[in-house]
Amino acid sequence: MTRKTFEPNSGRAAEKLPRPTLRTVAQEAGFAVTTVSRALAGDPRIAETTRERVSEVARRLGYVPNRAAQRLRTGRTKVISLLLNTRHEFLSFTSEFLGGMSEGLAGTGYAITITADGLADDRLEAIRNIRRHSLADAIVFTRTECFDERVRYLLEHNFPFATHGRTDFTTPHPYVDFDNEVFARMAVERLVAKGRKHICMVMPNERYTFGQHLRFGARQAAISHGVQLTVPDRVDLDSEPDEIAATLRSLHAGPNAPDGYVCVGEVMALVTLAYLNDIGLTPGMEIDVVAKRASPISNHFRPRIETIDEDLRATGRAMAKVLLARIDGAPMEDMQILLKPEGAFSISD
Amino acid sequence: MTRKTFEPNSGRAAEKLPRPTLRTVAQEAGFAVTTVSRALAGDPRIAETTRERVSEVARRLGYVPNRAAQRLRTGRTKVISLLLNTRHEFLSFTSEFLGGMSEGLAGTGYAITITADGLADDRLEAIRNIRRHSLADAIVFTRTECFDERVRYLLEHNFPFATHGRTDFTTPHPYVDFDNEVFARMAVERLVAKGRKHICMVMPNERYTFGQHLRFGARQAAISHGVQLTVPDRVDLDSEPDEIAATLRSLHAGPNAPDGYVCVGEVMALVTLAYLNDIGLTPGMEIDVVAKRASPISNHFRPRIETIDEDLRATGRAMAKVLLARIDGAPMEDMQILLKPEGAFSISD
DNA sequence: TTATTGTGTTGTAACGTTACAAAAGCCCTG
DNA sequence: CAGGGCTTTTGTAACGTTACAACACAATAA
Repeated sequence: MTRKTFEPNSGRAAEKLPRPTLRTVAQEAGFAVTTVSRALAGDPRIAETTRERVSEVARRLGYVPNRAAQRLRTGRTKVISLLLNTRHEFLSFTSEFLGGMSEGLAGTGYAITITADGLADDRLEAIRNIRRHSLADAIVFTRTECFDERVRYLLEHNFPFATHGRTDFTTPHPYVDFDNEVFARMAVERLVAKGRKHICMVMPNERYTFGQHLRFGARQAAISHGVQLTVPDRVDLDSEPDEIAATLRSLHAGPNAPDGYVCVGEVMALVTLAYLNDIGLTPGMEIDVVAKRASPISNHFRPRIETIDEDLRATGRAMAKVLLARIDGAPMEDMQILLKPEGAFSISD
Repeated sequence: MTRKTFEPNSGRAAEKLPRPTLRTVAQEAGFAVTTVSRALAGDPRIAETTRERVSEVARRLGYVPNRAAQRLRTGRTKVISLLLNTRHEFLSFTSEFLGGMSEGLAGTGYAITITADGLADDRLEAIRNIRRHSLADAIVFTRTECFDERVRYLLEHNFPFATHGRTDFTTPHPYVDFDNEVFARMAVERLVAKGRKHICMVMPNERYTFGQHLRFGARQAAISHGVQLTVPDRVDLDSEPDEIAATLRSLHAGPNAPDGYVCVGEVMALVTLAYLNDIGLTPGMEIDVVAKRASPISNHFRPRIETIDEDLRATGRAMAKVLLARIDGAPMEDMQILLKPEGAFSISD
């Protein structure tokens, strides 16, 4: 490899090669612009021979449709907007979920744009902006609440969307969710199987629907197995790790300390492990920990803990599917996906 | 809170309220369309009184410019495309970097689209596609290599871009980078200060420019302090955690084992800690570990380790600045930013 | 033969914006 | 008061696509 110097073209803008348009192709192929447009769009009114001829010419000239023109004419953006809270997110969440959505949208011509929320006070602001400026054909967001105002707004305005997580609205809407109720039940049962009597579930407060599901599942399992369940309610999705640690500390100060912990995310698992380490308790010894695993990194938490998988990449793929279905006007049952935890995962190593 | 049912509008597409256009505003304000366009764009040729009048009417009617039309007419997309490797990325990288870029682009009207690469064999494929379809005004990517083919391609085609990390090309180009050479030097010196004699730096192989910088800085510090330095060369950015662990294991099998570890990322820190735990070594006792910290979660790694900060959010903000400068045709010195590690961070708790 | 249907294809008119050349005023100077 | 220079405004023509109505032309039916 040798060093090499480039001569950037004069002018600062991107090089504008005069790209072929529909007109160019039409002239070259000897058809009208409309015909070419239809031929390339697969319109059934166009004769097969014509379509072949047109496609051949288009390919030869390197024709690429102009997205801006299509967008102006049709009103469709071919963009899906993902509202992301980049400030407090599960460790691998953004990366995995985004990767899954990309996979799911590959080949459809849809692009994903990121809209960082969580900064503005008004949670609807970002969504209103997208609608006002027609920035996307559909919206996705996470951290769904039971009576989420964003869902309300989007339903009212009939704007396509899908949520990560369910709501309690009676009007159905597209979503992809993980069955956190089952997860919580499984997690508690694992701890019970290890003989634990007092289980603490470290999880976000019940504002979020999935928080409700977690509580319900855990409570159910705790009751049916006759064990105690403690759920600190001061922990939130936006809690800094230090706050979570502080909550755990205050909890443990009481007379009967928990001997089993369920962690519903990687951050919470790490924080819990750090806390337990700090007070001299070791998972597998005096206590046990079961955590949700969302990426391979959980395998390297020490001391080792048991995990139950949530496949965020699959969630992203499902989300893409749901969104495309919504845009195409598919029936509701194709747009509501509930992913189940696949089962236990003991550490391989 | 009570349950509520919504009546979605008939039809499945988003509600299309007939939005005011420039013509509407022009008629209402009593000016020509061109005048209105210029007034709203802040063109100096328009009289101040006219501008006020037009703005008032536009606001009253709720005028919003049509992005697709602007894009078609001007050729500018108002989109910046971020190439992301979603499969193997540092723990907090995606989230933090993306958040920073969002902050930096807030209010500029620019949107960020995500293009997941790392799946295709052809690393240029994604970039070519963006150029071909005019999907963005500028491109950003990470994992920059010394003679990165993407940089070569974009320079040759004079397409605006900025890299996370530098290259060795003699032709200058916009970038934002962290001074990994200084980081490595600092990290080694911290270990030396603790009396460590044989330092192992767990880092990606030297294909990446920042890998070179890390090696250089570490080697420099090791030589000047007369300590041994080992850098496993089988570890890559794409290595699964298990592979990294395997490399560490093979390294330690030799006669003189390292007594100090430098970890250049959160994943590597976690894996290293897990490995050390598994072989019964404790940081702070027989050995020491210094790691790069990219998010608050590093505070909760146990055993506690020393960290040196890389502010990925600031990196994202700087990236936004650089890209906007590039699009505006600013001079090169405004488009090359090297962020320095701020100094040591001892664990607060 | 003439009307009827159907199959392909065509021309024109938008979509909403900005670039460009031209013009309308206005003020000043000679 | 004609002419030149300035400021401000205007009309027209794109940008590249798709929707729509219309049109050929053949095949079929009356």
